[in-house]
Amino acid sequence: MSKLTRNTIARQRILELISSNESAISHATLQEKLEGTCDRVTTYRVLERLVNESLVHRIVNINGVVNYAACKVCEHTEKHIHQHIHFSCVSCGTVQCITEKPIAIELPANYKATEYQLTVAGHCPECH
Amino acid sequence: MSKLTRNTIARQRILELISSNESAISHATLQEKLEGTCDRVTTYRVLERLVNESLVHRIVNINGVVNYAACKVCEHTEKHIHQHIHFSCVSCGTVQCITEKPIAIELPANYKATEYQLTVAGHCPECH
DNA sequence: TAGCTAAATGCAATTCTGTTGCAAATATAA
DNA sequence: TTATATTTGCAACAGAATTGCATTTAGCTA
Repeated sequence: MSKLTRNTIARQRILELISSNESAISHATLQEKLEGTCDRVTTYRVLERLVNESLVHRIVNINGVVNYAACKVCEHTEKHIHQHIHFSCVSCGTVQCITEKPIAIELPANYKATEYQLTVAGHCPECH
Repeated sequence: MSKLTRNTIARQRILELISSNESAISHATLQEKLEGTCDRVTTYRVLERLVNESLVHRIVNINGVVNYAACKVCEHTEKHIHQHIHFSCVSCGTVQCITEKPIAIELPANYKATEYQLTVAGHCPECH
């Protein structure tokens, strides 16, 4: 495991908020929930650290907005690749992991994958 | 087929540029190629129309940047769903369709898909 | 083909997302 | 407790995208 960065108050609160949230959360929403206890820029920087430490992963939403979710299913031992699908609800805006097991993707010769963003958009059960 | 919108000069040039481009193209690159013949805002609005008319599809790049590509393989009879994978090269920045045939994705009960963004990022053959 | 009108455009201003540089504050190891 | 490298806040900036409004124009109709 890469050395953990400092366990600051901002880091604690942000990780807490992401972990306790059902679905993935955007920087903007996070910032609201922090209620002024932390600067916008700090939030960005903490998120960057958490992603580097593999405690949180980035999900690029169907609109291009980045969302963050806690890594529940992953070992935090090293940089890992997320190869499961996220569902992005166009109605309520939530983003959720819908599969735990990776799906099979065959790339043509000489293509080398380092990151996956597999997002399905539509209506979630709440918004059917 | 939904009624086509007006065949303006801007629309012609933008569709022409997208169609003749090998890989998907961003608004910014498009704007450069238009060489001042068309306002930035107009380009956004034309792109929106072309997407609604199913002549062009939106691909959200791994960085959150939106790219546009012509729909070569699709029938333009109605709103359709793109379910193939795009490859986003982290080195040269190109975005390409890498599979024509849809991949199998099973959604849990009560999830209704309307759009897919299946992007794999990494290094393309040119940049291996 | 001329006139009409809804659609499309250009411009200015604004919003939103994300980044950078730098001085001040602070977590943590010694 | 002290030293110091890390983290934070602030201000400024950059880029993507949207909105409102006055002007222009595609293409239908007489």
